[in-house]
Amino acid sequence: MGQTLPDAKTLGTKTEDCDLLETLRRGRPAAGQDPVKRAQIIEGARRVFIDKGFEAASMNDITREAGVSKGTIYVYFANKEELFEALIEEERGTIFKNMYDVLDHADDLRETLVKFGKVLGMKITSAKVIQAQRTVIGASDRIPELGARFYERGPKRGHDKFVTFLGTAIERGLVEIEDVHLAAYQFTELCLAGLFRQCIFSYRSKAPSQAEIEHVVRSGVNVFLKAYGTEKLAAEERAHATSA
Amino acid sequence: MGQTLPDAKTLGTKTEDCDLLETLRRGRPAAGQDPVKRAQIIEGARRVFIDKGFEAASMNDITREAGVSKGTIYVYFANKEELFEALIEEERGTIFKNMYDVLDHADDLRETLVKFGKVLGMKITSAKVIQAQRTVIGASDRIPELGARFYERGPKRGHDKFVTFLGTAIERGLVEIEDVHLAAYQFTELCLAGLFRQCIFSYRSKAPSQAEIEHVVRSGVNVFLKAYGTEKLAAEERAHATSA
Amino acid sequence: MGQTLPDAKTLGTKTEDCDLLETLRRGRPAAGQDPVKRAQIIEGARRVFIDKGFEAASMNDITREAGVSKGTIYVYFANKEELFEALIEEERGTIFKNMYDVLDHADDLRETLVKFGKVLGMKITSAKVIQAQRTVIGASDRIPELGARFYERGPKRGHDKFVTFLGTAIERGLVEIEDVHLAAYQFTELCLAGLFRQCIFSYRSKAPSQAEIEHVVRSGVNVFLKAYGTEKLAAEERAHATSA
Amino acid sequence: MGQTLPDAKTLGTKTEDCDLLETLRRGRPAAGQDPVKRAQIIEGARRVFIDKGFEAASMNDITREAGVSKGTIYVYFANKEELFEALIEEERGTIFKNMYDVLDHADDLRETLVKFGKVLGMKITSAKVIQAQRTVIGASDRIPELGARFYERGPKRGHDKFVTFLGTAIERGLVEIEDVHLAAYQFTELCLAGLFRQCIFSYRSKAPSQAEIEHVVRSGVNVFLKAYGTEKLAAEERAHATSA
DNA sequence: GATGAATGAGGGTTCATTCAT
DNA sequence: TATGAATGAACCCTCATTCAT
Repeated sequence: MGQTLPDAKTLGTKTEDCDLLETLRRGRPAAGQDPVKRAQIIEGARRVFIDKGFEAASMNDITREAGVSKGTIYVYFANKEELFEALIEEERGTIFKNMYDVLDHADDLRETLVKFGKVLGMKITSAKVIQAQRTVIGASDRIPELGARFYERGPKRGHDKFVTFLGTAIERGLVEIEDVHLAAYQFTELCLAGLFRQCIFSYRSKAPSQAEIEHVVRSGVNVFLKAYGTEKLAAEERAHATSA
Repeated sequence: MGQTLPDAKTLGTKTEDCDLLETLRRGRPAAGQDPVKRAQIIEGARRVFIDKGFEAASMNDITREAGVSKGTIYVYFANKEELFEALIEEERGTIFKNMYDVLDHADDLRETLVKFGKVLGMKITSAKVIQAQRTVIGASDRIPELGARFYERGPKRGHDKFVTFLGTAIERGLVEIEDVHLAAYQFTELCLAGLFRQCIFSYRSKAPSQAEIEHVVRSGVNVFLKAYGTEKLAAEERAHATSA
Repeated sequence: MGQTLPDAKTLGTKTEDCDLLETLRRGRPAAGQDPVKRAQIIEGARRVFIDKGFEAASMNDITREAGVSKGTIYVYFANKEELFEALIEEERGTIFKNMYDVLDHADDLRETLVKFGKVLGMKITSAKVIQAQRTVIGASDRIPELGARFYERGPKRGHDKFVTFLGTAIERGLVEIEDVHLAAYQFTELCLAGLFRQCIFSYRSKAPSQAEIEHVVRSGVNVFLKAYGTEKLAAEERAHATSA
Repeated sequence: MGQTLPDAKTLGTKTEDCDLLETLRRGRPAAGQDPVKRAQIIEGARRVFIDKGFEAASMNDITREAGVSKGTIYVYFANKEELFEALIEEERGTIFKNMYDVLDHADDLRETLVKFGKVLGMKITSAKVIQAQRTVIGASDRIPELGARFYERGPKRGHDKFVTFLGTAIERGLVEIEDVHLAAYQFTELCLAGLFRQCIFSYRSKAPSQAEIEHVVRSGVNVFLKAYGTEKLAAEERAHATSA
């Protein structure tokens, strides 16, 4: 693309001025290489893209929001689309960060599932995340890899972690599952039952309340464990209930 | 121009159908009243909007695709948004038409659920419908009522029909459900477990196979009935299995 | 121009229907020849053009206002511009009609001048007429003949009549004028002093009141007669004042 | 493109003028701040607007005539209307600049009035100014404030100056006037008697000759002074005539 | 002869991208 | 390197004019 690479000649002639800047910035990064500036741009892009969607967002808005010049953006990102993709990549990281921590400290299965389901439900249906997903989905027709990559590195990874978690539960004899992947999907869907679709289609204009999510999740965990829980799990739960 | 006008010769050979068409097109239709032209425009709009999304679609594209002039479109639809909404309304009608018929002829509960789940799964994950949903979702940021209306008149109505169906199953003593609405959502999600999200994010580039859907649906029905099925249902199924 | 001439063949085949129409309209006028329809179109055009100006007026508006079809208008007038010109021609006739009658029944010179000045002032500064003049002036750059013809057949003719009137006053020895044409112009301007310009530039948003016009006219007549009135006139006026 | 940028070579040879230009263009001007470019746009707009009127002028025409891109115009002016208003403001300034200077160096009343009348007549009936006035008048239907502002800051200010001038003449006992404002209007009209209307309606295709204007003005001054001049003025003029 | 649905060039305006400074 | 003024293609929409009915 039309990126302007560092002009060697120009740099060469300004050695005396360069030193000062070099000193200040401990080595000036090559064009499009400064991670601080990059982050700054992405941050501006986030505010604008998430707020307005891909098409309605203007590069001028992003310029203003990011506090950098138009030209600079085009040094770091070849065009609007690439900037958007970079943002989505970042966004994905933020959304799914720490989402699965609760699975690491598992003891009581039912309560772990509930905790996990609640985190999942809160995250996925939060206004911010719904909007991001809408933006990605809306762009997925024109840039299918974008949605694919988002899914793969986001929901897919979480899914895999949850599959692993279910594996240990199976090993512990608490659940009996033939198709673990399918069961993992089923659990996820049960935790979002009715909510995700309503949010994404903006049938709901606000995110569901914590109470509502808890209600859905508890019911979902019930269904899941009635379907997949073993007698051993039931026994343990009876024991636990008695001792309490 | 590329207009597809009723072929006079063909019409002449089908005298029995002619009456209907004559009624529709008796003389020249009033401005914005010709259903043939309207359909033609909607069809062009479908191709462009579904392919590119609301914002990226241009009225010029639609003009070209529909084979009518710009001005004509604006006689039939006040502006781009109204054309889009009309299209979405049509799409919704097409998508959800007949989708719930299987619930009317219910006898064996499990098989009815499987049949329904399969229809649901096939429809919702079909390439065409996924694309339409993406378009609606993508536009939902700028036109929230659009997504809301789509959901309300589409998935919502289906959901209500299914709730009614579950009601009769409860009356027949085959299932025992506290929160019928939630259970209905759960069933729907179970039938699409893993599939819908993968399709909508274009992680899958093609619709799932019939076999895959059947697998998911059968498992979903199992989970659902293990959670909500009564002893009476189990007895009936045992009896049925023996007699077979 | 694309005018559709009467189609002989078609007419020939409908002789039986034609008779009825023929009877009703006592001979159907040739295309573009029916003066009633022409007047109807002009009337519609007047309402729209005067209200919105040339450019902002749409042929659809005129169609609606006139109660005739688009095609018909184009049979009577080759295009928007010609229709506009025809309208202006008509308008001119209406505006200046009867404006000079007061000059025919002259006895007392001063009072005749006042009467005439008042009629002139009222007409020329009336909202309707100001708007018409604005429209003509605005179009005069693009269609200079339009303004020229308007002036020639309107103000110019009035001017000539007034020149004749002044001629008789001269003959009667009441005024003494070297350049009668110039004096006529001067009188006209005096009667509109300050008013016309303010109206035409919409510095005044409403037409001046009758009182204001009378004030201006009386002062104007004073100036005019001080400049051009003879001793004889003064004597007559003194006599008249005494007898009253 | 056809942009007329300051010619670097030429600038280099004129070191004494350079300072001014440097001040104007020191470094690259901010968006919409370059007075050279602004002037360039206004100049293009002048040609197109004055030639075609507000409505008929297209931004494309102006773009072409000004030699700048469409986008640039919209950096300097928010929309067509603002550009037009800016142009009219400029025109007004140019037209009325220095028009009333002659009133400041008044000695002989009659000759001052004649001089002033001539300047007035020449200006107001010049082809350029007539066209500008036509443009303003034509637009006054749709943008009444435009015409109002033009009148207020142009003719109105001149009128006020002339009223002041008449005031001193009254103080000097040379004229006796009841309604000074009205008298001022009368004088202006007398100086343009017959000319303004004929020009503005393009009944005259060319501006009146200097001789014609002088004739009209001298007659107008005569009428004015016969109506308002005092015995003192007459005496002074007799004295002056004798001494000459 | 009359109709008005259809046409499509052209309207004003926006904005992703470039490139001189 | 960074800047942001300038570009011009493309946007949605209007409307004078045509021509099949």
